[in-house]
Amino acid sequence: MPHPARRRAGPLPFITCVCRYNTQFDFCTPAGNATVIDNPQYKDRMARLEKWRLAGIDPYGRRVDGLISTEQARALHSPNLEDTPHDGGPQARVAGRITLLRDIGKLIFMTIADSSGRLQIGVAKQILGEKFTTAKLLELGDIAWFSGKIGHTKTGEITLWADDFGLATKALLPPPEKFHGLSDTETRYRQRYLDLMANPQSMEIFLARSQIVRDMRDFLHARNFMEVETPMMQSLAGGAAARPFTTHHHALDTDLYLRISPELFLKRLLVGGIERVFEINRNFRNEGIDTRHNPEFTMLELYEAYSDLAGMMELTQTLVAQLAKKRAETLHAKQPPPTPGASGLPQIHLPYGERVIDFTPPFIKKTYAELLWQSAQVDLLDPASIKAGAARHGLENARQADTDVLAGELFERLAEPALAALDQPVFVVDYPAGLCPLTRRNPQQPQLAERFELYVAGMELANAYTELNDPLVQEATFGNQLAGLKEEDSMARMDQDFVEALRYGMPPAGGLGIGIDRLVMLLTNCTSIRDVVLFPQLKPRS
RNA sequence: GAGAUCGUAGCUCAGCUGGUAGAGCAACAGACUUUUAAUCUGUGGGUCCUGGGUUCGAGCCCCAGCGAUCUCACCA
Repeated sequence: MPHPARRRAGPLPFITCVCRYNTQFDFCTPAGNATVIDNPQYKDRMARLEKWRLAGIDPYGRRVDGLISTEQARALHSPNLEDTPHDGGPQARVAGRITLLRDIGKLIFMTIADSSGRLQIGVAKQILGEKFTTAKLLELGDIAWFSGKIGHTKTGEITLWADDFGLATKALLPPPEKFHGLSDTETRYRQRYLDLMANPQSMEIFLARSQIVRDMRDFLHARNFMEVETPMMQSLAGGAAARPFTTHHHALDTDLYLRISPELFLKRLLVGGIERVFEINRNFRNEGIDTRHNPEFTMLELYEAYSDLAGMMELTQTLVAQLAKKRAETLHAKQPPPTPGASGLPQIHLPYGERVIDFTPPFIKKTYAELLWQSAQVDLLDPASIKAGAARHGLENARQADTDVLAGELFERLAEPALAALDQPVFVVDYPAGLCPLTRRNPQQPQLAERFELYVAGMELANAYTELNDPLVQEATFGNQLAGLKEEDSMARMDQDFVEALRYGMPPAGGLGIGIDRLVMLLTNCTSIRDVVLFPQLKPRS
C-alpha cells in the first residue's frame, strides 16, 4: 500500500531517505535549530541526559503498567487525615510531569501533574535507598513514574512516598516559569503544549470543551439523531454566504472548495431517509479573523424531519440550558454562584466577562421587526420606511440595494448592539425572507421567513429554520441570488444536484446550526475564540 | 483595512530626562530529612523583535518593516 509522502513543516533541514515502501520520508535533524542550540539550559540538560545513560537508564522510557491517575491516588487517602498513617497507606503508582521540585538534601518533594491534577511525591533516601542518587538527577519538566504508599506530611499534604521510580521521558528544554505560568499570548497559542502544561486554567477549558461536545452528542443520540460525516471538500461551496478556501485535486484536475457549511449535504440525507441527522465538524470561511472568528470553526448542524422552527427552538433551548446548567454546577462546586436564585426557581447563571448571563429557560423571544423598529425606527414590512431609514443612517447603498439587505444592514448596525446588552439568551424570530434563501416562508406573511437566531452576549450562537423543501421555490430563489450577487458569494452558485434531490422529495423539516466554539466561549467565560481553539490560526512566523 | 497598546535573559517582568543592561523564578556550584512559589550562600546567562535615522552617545527619540493583543471596519 503506498504511503503518502509526509513532510514536517518548519525551518529545520531535511534528511531524505527511502523506506521499504519505496516512498520518500523526510526526517528533520535538531542540528539546525539555532534557538535550541543557543539556549544554555539545553546544553545543561543534554549533559544530564548523558548522566542518565551512564547510570544505565534509557531517558526515553517505554510503557508503564499499573498506573492510576493522581486524582485516583489522592482518593486512596481517607478524608480524615488521621485515618491514614502519614508514612504509608495504600500502595499506588502514578506518572506525570514534574512541575515543582524542592530538594532539601536527603529528602526531595516533587509535585507531578497529569491530566487529572497534581500530586506531591516524597522522595526520601531512607525509603528509596540506593536509587535515591539516581532520583537526584530528576529535574523540572521531566516525566517520571513513582510507586509507593499514599500518606501525608505533617502539614496535611497528601503525599506518595516513593519506594520506586522511573524516568519516563527526559525534558531537554525547561518548562515555563512555575509560579506565573506562561502568559505571553503568542507563545500560548503557537506552542499550546506549553500553555497546557503551565496553566491549569487552560487545561480546564479544553477539558470542559470536550465534555460539552460529549454531552451534546449524548443529548442528540438520546433523541435518536444519527451522526454522519459529509464532504469537507466540495465542488460548490454552498449552504451559507461566505468566501470559501480553494484547493485543487491533481488526479481529478479540478478545483475544490473547503466547505463553508454542510447544509446541502445533510438535507440530501433527509431526502435519502435519514430522518434525524447531525454532524459536528469544521467549517472553513476565508474571512476576517478576530476574537469571535477563526477561519476554521466547529459547528453542530442537525436536521429533523417533520419538525419545524418551533421544534428547533425547543431543542435549542433545552440543549443550551442543559449544558449551561451542568457547567454552572461544575463551577459552583468550586465556588458559590455569582447571584442567588431570586424567585425560588432553579437559576442557571454563568459569569461572562464583566457580567453574568442567565441561561434559565425560557429564553427571551423578540421579532426581527420589533428590534428593528426599536433601534432604527424602521418598519420592516414597509420598503419605503427601510429606504428612508437606510438613508437616514447613512448606508452607502441606500438607493439601489434590496430592501431586505438594507434591513439586514440596519439590524446589524443598530439592533445587534442592543442585543449585546442583554444578560439573557434571546431568540430573534421572523427574519426578512430575502436574507434566507434556504428557509420556508411564513404562510401568513410571505415577506418573512421561518427562521430564528439565538443571540447570547451579542454573539450569534445558533441559527435555525423551517427548511425550504419546495424544489421549484428553491430553484427560483437560487436563480434570484445568482442574478443579484457577486461571483465570489457562493450562495450565488446554483447547486443543481441539490435541487434535483429536492425534486425526489425532502420531508418537511427543521434545521439548526450551533457554533460550538462560541458556545464553549460562553460556558467557559472566554471572550476570545482563540482561548477555546487548541491551535488558532496565526500568521506564520518568519 | 484603520487606530491604540505591546515586543528586554529559558519564563514572569522592571528599566528614571537619552549616559556601561536589572530583579524574581529557572540554570550552574554548595548546604539542608516534612517542603508547599521551600530556604540559605556563591556564580554564569542579553541580536533590548528587525532594518535604517537623529545624537558625542539610543532599550528609551524619529522612520520603515515583522509579529502579537484589543477596539473599530469588513463578514447575511
